[in-house]
Amino acid sequence: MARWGPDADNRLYQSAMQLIFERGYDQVTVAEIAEHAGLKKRSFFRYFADKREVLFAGAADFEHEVVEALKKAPDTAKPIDAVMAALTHAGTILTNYGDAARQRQRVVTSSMELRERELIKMESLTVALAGVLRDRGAEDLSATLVAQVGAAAFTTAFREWTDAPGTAQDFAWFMTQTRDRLRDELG
Amino acid sequence: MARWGPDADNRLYQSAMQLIFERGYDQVTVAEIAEHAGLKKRSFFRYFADKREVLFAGAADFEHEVVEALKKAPDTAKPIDAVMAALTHAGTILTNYGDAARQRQRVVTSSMELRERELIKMESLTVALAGVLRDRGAEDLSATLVAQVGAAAFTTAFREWTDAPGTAQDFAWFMTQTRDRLRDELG
DNA sequence: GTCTATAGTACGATAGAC
DNA sequence: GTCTATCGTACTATAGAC
Repeated sequence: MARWGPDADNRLYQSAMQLIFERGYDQVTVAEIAEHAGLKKRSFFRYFADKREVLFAGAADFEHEVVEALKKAPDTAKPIDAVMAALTHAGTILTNYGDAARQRQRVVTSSMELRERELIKMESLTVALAGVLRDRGAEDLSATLVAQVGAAAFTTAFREWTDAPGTAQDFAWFMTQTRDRLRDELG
Repeated sequence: MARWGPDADNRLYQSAMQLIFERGYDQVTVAEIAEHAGLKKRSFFRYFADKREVLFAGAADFEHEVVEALKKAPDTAKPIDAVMAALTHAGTILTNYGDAARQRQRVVTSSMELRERELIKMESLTVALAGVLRDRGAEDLSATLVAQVGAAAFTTAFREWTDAPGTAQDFAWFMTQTRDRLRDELG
């Protein structure tokens, strides 16, 4: 409809994914990503605060999904179980993208800079989860710890899922495995 | 005496600390840090791979300390206890710097870029710890999880310590508190 | 020690959609 | 006309190359 192609941000994401997958993150310039998407460098920065952010367009949605799921958890649930359930819910949505999610993860893992950004996104999520736990009455130290352990479990389960392409198991199964292992090691 | 002042790397660290504390990380240029330390910009990059690294000069030593401590842990110790003990050991050395350590942490926390770097240093440590645990016979999933939970506990305990200046408690006490809380929440 | 490429910013200009 | 997406240019700083 518009004279300018729609979904400029999505085009930038697709272009970045393709070029970085082919050449590597630091062998691709912002100008190239923009041109590939039919835009100029200047416009790239209208959509993303910096070069890395284009790979984390969905991070805010993911965090929102987890936080809302946690808010809806029954008051009777133990904090760690509520957090694990919320992460399982959002992780299931994420992993339903299948190979697209795995490919993106491979791109992120391939670059130091992108892994740094991923880690701070997870920290942001952790802070948000701890906040919800405090609202539910948890003490500050407990809330922080449970949120961090949950995040660690998610990260580990997600890596297991990523490394098992074509598996018959869904993401929830990986989370359950991880939860059981946590109990073994920390009980 | 050397022709050039000794401890160039330490002078750069001190200069960076002071200038960033006064003005903020992104209001200080590498050239300014170098000049303040009596060097040129070019020399800064001889000592540090990038601008952020100057604040993480001790990270490799810290990781080494933790890893060696874990290697010396008795075979009978549970993985999580061995990891917590190793982190308590190295954390005690770190926190013995007192306010200098707190000040550095305040500087790191003040900048997004520096926090990103800190997170990936912790991840590096986590990977190293998981490796030692595997050498001790732990399964891959367990090793990764225990290392990550240990790192989360350390991070939390260290923040508690940082936020309690002038406390009578040493770092080991904060780690014990954290370990107990972990047991409560995950048992 | 000098030179260059790229990231990212500042401010502005243009032009299509309505 | 207004609104908003796009682009132009010049600039600083990081970082790597030569």
